[in-house]
Amino acid sequence: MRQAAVANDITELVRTAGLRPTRQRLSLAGLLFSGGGRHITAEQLHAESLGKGFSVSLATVYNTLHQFTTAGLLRELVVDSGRSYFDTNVSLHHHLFFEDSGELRDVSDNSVVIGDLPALPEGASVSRIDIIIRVKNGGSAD
Amino acid sequence: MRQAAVANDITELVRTAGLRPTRQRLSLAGLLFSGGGRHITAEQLHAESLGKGFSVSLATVYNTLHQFTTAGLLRELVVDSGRSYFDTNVSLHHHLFFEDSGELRDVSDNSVVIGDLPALPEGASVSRIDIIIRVKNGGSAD
DNA sequence: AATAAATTTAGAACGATTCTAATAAAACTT
DNA sequence: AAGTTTTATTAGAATCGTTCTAAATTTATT
Repeated sequence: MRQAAVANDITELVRTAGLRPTRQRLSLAGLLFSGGGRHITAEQLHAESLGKGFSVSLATVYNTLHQFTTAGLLRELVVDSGRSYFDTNVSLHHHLFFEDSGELRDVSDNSVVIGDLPALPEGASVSRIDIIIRVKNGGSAD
Repeated sequence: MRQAAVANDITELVRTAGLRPTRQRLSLAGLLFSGGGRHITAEQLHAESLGKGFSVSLATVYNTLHQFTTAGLLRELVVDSGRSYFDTNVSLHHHLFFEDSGELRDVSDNSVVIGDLPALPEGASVSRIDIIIRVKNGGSAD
């Protein structure tokens, strides 16, 4: 029973995040975490869910994305003002952003070296370093 | 005649950008470019302008910021989804973003080294690399 | 099963931004 | 400098992504 095993994994994932495994959260988690890495917006996920016959309200999609983010299952990306992307890859890495298509692609952390940081105010600490390489012309091509 | 000289510089700046030196554009450009580097939102600039007695509509502030950006006089920063900042420093550099206060501070480009980039699709080229160092706790302190 | 606690929902509300179409100002012509 | 054309400004409506609200539903606990 392959499917059941996957379903159980997803249920565990949601539970471990401290959230009740509701039908909505399970189907959203399934869409998010059953493939490879994904970069997706709330609207996109909502449309995808409805398209596959899992009815969910947009409000729940937003709630769920934020809960998963708080639980460390997702990372929120700011690449585009007025639109939030969520990344299913929460390990240390950066992004290539195709301005024409809006596509995002992961870039390994090894590709980048941060040298001396400016002195931070007392008590301040770096919470994250975001690097976005913006590319023009050419999108999904390879 | 110091003031007149500055006013002429601003007029020239606006003209060079290919824009008519209207009262609104001149006062906004004065606010933006007469001090040191600034990181400002449309709403902030609008409030500042009204506060100094230069009446402008919010629509014009948005139009002007975009025109200046297109002309290369400003650089748009995406640090916060749902809010655009504009940077009067268009030279190559990066940013420190204080999550608590929303303050932005410049970071010299020397502090950072980008190693090997992933291969880009044919015809694609890097238009910009944005690096944002997000800091928590501590803001305007020094 | 009954009760309590958490979740989902539709739709209203929101804040930032863009659009619209009407008015005003700037640049050109004469 | 008056008239004409082009460009800019404006108030307010419209739009977009997102959050809020309060009621209805589901899940967990007793």
